[in-house]
Amino acid sequence: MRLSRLLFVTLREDPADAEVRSHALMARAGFIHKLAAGIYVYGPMMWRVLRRIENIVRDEHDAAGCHEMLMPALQPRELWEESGRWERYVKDGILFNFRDRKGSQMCLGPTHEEVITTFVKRQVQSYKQLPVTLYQIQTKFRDEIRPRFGLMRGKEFIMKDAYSFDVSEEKMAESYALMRTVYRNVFTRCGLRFTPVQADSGAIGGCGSEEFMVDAETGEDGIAVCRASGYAANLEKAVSVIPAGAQPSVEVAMHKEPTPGAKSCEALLKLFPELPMTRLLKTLLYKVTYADVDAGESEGIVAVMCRGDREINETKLSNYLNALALDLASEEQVKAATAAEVGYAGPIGLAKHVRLLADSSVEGVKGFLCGGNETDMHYLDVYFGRDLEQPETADFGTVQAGDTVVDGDGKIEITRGIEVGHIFQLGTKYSEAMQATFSDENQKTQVMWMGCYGIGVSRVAASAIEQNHDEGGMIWPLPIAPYAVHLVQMKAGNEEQDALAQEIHDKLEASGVDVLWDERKKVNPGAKFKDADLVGIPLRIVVGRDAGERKIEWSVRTDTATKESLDANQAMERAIRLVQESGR
RNA sequence: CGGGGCGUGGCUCAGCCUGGUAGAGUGCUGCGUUCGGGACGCAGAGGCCGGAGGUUCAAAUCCUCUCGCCCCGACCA
Repeated sequence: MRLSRLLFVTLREDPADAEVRSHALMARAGFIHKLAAGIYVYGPMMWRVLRRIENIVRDEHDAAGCHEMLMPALQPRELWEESGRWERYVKDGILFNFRDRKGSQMCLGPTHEEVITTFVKRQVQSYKQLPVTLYQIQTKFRDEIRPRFGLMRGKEFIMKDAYSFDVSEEKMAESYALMRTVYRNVFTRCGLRFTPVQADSGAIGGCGSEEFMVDAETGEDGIAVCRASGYAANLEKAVSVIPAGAQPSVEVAMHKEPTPGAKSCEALLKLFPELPMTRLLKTLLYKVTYADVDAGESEGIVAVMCRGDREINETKLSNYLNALALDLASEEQVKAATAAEVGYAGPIGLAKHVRLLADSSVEGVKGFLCGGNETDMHYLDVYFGRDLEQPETADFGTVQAGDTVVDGDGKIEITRGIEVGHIFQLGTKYSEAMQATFSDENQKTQVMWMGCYGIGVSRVAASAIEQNHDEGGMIWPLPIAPYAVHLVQMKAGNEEQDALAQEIHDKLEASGVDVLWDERKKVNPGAKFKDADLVGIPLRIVVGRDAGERKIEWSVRTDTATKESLDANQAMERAIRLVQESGR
């Protein structure tokens, strides 16, 4: 492609509204253009990248026996009533929904379990038709609370979603395992460094699930990993062995002490410097909204205890309570529950309507300090079993760096990642709700077992840049780069250079290597190099002063400082070989 | 939703406090010189200052409302 014929506009400075590098660089290079918050135009260069990623996705899915299809983005409310998700998704606000001219309620699909299940239940009648895994690559719509970071979290984004249907739980697990391999292959081929982690299954529902995290400091997700055991889990899900804290040397009776103004663990430690943080138990109050099958929904107040040096994990708590929504209690609710100002909540003497729970970090803690449910008062030297019953206890805590893994004696580290893929074993949640059944060998009606599998295609592109860039610009992995070769012609109009560049361009294209040929006139060499660095095409061939001897300068985007003088034929052979090796 | 910040040629910003002829850099157009890491000269085009109302002889500037965008927080007591 001749660059002068492409709509090629680059900016010298970062757009003011771009925060992360991937966003700023793609915007500067004209790959994307923001239309509104979380809504982007994909320019021609970006589209080439996205198509590359899509084709890798297709290739791997097709190789695993999946079938591509396409479902409507526009969906009727009734479908979502069948699965029972309409209310929750509307309440969350995530669902773009509206009425058509007849007044029927519709939504723009944030995901497609309902549609696929409806389709498959019509198509599949017999066990002989199973297993089957279908997928599509399509734009998804989600009214995110806070779209941000360019393509990382948009209201509209490109997703590959796949759905497997099996005759049994065991077969579902097999389909799931196969898909896990597909995912590893896809992300490896995209040139990403990633970590598969155990994950919470969230609003989609179901049992086991794993996320594929691109290793990046700018990631929105925290991950707990252990190098020794290979354990890796999203912080929302991760479990660990909590290090024990110091014990008191002598046992004394519980007593209530004035603690004026001490509303935080830090403030309390100043008042009682001899106490370790592990002997402070904090009590957090939450407002919980329950999904009540009969009564619609109901609210309640839950108090959760946790050791002073630990944090409550709201995802775990919410799952345990089977809550529709979980929020910290308001000041008024705290006052009603504790008869005190905010900051003095404790397990003793809570209002009757409060349900008391404890995180497992409180287990074995003796002689602890806790809130007095009275302003400016705390209890000291409290013992479970002696002064009060230990409340209903479960794991509601967030894993911390330095904790011991549950499957060995390795230590946990916390890293960050960008979620580019998520695979679920759904079980029968949707097939049961929507009656997706089949006849087995014995003519018995059985419910299908489902799995679902998503890849954020546009997010893959953004995370590739988040992971691969430098001062000068983007560095695309060869398999997903917009072009394989950037052919930089120093002086357009020079006969020798024109001839050699044209030859290289034509021969490479004929060999299946796509070339972006910068043959702009009146653009100085420096500007061409800056542009080449910015767009980040991995292989570079510079046609310049030695064109007469068929000599070019070869370099790669990962190391533009190292330049090699090569014969043109040699360079073309090398480019062709590298492209073939990359599986592009 | 709550809090903070910002809307001025395509892009990055100044001007606003203290009201009085709308600016710079970059980009764009033309001509000439230059030509291996964002060259230079000359000549140009391009903005009802996000929108609406108000105050005033006069508003980018002051006041009110509104829309949009960005960041932080989702109150860890």
